[in-house]
Amino acid sequence: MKSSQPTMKDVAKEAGVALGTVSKVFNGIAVGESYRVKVEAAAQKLGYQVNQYARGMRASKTYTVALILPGVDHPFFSALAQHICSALLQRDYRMLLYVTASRPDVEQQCIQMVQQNRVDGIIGLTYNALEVDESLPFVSIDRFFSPNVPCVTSDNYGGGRMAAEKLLELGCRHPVFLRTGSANSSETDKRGNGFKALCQSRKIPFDALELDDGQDFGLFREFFLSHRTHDGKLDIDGIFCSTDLLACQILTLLNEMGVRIPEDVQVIGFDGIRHYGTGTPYCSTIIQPVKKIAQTCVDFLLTKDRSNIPALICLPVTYAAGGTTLEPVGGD
Amino acid sequence: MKSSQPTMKDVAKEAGVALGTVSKVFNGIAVGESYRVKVEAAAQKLGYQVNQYARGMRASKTYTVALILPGVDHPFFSALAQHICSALLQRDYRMLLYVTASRPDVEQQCIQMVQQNRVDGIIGLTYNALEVDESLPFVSIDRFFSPNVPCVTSDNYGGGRMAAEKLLELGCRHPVFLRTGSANSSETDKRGNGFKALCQSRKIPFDALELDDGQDFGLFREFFLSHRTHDGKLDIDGIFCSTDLLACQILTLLNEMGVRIPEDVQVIGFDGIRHYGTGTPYCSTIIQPVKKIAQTCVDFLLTKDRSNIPALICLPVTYAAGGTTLEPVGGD
DNA sequence: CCTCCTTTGTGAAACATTTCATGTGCCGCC
DNA sequence: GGCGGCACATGAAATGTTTCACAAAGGAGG
Repeated sequence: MKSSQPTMKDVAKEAGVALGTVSKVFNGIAVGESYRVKVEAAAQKLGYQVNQYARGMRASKTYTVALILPGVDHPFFSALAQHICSALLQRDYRMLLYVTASRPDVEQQCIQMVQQNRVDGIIGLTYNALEVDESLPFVSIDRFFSPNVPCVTSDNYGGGRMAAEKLLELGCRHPVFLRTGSANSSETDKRGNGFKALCQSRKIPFDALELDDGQDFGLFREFFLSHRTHDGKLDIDGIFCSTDLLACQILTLLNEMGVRIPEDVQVIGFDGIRHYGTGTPYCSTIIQPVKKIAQTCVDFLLTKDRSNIPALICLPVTYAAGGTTLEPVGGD
Repeated sequence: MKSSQPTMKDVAKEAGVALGTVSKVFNGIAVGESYRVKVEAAAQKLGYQVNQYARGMRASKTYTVALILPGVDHPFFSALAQHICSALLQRDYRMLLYVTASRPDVEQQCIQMVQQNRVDGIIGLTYNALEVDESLPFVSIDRFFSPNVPCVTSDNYGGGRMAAEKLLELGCRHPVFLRTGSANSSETDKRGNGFKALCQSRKIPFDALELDDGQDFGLFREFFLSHRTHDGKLDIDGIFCSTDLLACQILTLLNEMGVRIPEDVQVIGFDGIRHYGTGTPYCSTIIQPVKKIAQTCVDFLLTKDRSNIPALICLPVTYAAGGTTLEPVGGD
């Protein structure tokens, strides 16, 4: 009795057929009925499982895709990971997950490991520039690298416009844009651009405070303090935060300061994160189509013909009221 | 010019040495200084990357571990995934992630795919029984299969006791245990056992409502309604929920019913989930040592000597106040 | 009945690596 | 100087697939 897993050779011997015949059976290539039955019986008996690595080595194809994420503890990222995983499994691909913690060295290390593993492609949401082998299919999320690397993203610009439009529609006269995170000319920066553009086109004066990585969060508190009027209220009445997470933090801050939400100030975030379990939103928000993003990434990555893939795929966002805006009752 | 990636053969030719010599260099096997320099220079020049799959095929070792989870959208699961990923990367292993949605067929399919991929081991949090090849190193989380399969889990029994003890200590006289999820004789069921055991040993009468998968959540509402006294209050004053998620849902429910938390009823959950970003807990809870669990899984999975691994590894939990209990002010 | 064509099973080669038995060269010792 | 021994580079074999050129078999047509 052999201790290791059975191979095609074993199956061939057991079935009394040639190696190539066994291969054909497992690849769905036409083969005589009697042969197929014999092979299937033998495989069943031996408990044969095809060895994907050997198959991949021969075909220079591994049926494996690497997903590189800053982390998986953020609701948006985990939703992304889950949907991408499902989409890949459906197409009989496996997913290698790499978590980088946004550190450039880890990101680069991941790229290298990915190349060593000879994956069939990479889906990456990386914040830092990286040298990626142009020959390896790569789909980027939320970050534009070059025309050769398709970038899948939400309509961040449109979402920013939508947020501004919504705030104005709901009666705001002094809107503000708040942002944290690295200013790396990524797609997500367009959220602010869209917001500002709409305000400008409507000739509405707006304010903005954009913090980069490492800058003190306390600056937000100072910002609000500087906007207090003599009666203790704020002279701003609408806030658009670049992410739901930031919105959540800002809400806590405003709460501490005794500002009433949404009566005094209305807040809109971006992402579409919901409280786990209850399903209720953290706040009014612009929802990203996570599942659609995942599907799109997988589709483009596995497309055979990589010649006419658009460089930038922009998916539509939607607005959802979530208790931090003054929606008209019964409306919407 | 060859279009494909360079191989060891290319490096050997470029360096003017034999194939075996190149192999030795990349495996850290002693080799003449001059040879090593030549090989390294050639590899650098060609941009050679070792092909892990070919290496794995030869060695019957893939340096890949599969993680099977019901989902990655639950904070506990995603934390687990992230920590396991990091722990594996540190040891130069990669992680294949499979998401099963708790469906038995998907779980079984994953096991099969995992076997086809010839991974070096599996870490699984699966709710349904599965036929796992005994020869493949397998570490289970929260579910005991057999003495041959090490099961890593928190001290669920102790956590249940701790929750009961805490509620009683904080003045509760009529504690209740609530549970949802499948009753599959998994380790997590011990949370209720511990809770009940402590109440019994203290001779405190307690109540319990345990819902299995598929049962109507509305039963909880009925339960509370049946516990209303003539003055509209509840005759229960402490609740231990089997998970933070359930606690969250129960809190919403009690809120709707006009019950004040924690004045009227104190609530303790289980898991240690926090609001993303703000870091504040959802509720008072028994915290599972997620990182420790992840580390332990990886350690046991990669241990060479699999002969004396304990069948059950039980890690200590801690209690954290989170606003849904009446902690003495300034205390703790 | 023979030939030719078609259909289909066969097994060797190739994929990129590791390992191992072999061979080469160098040094020291008698 | 010759010989034994040691260190170390060498390249063939092996790992489990897929593919492809080839051969064998079977059927049809003359």
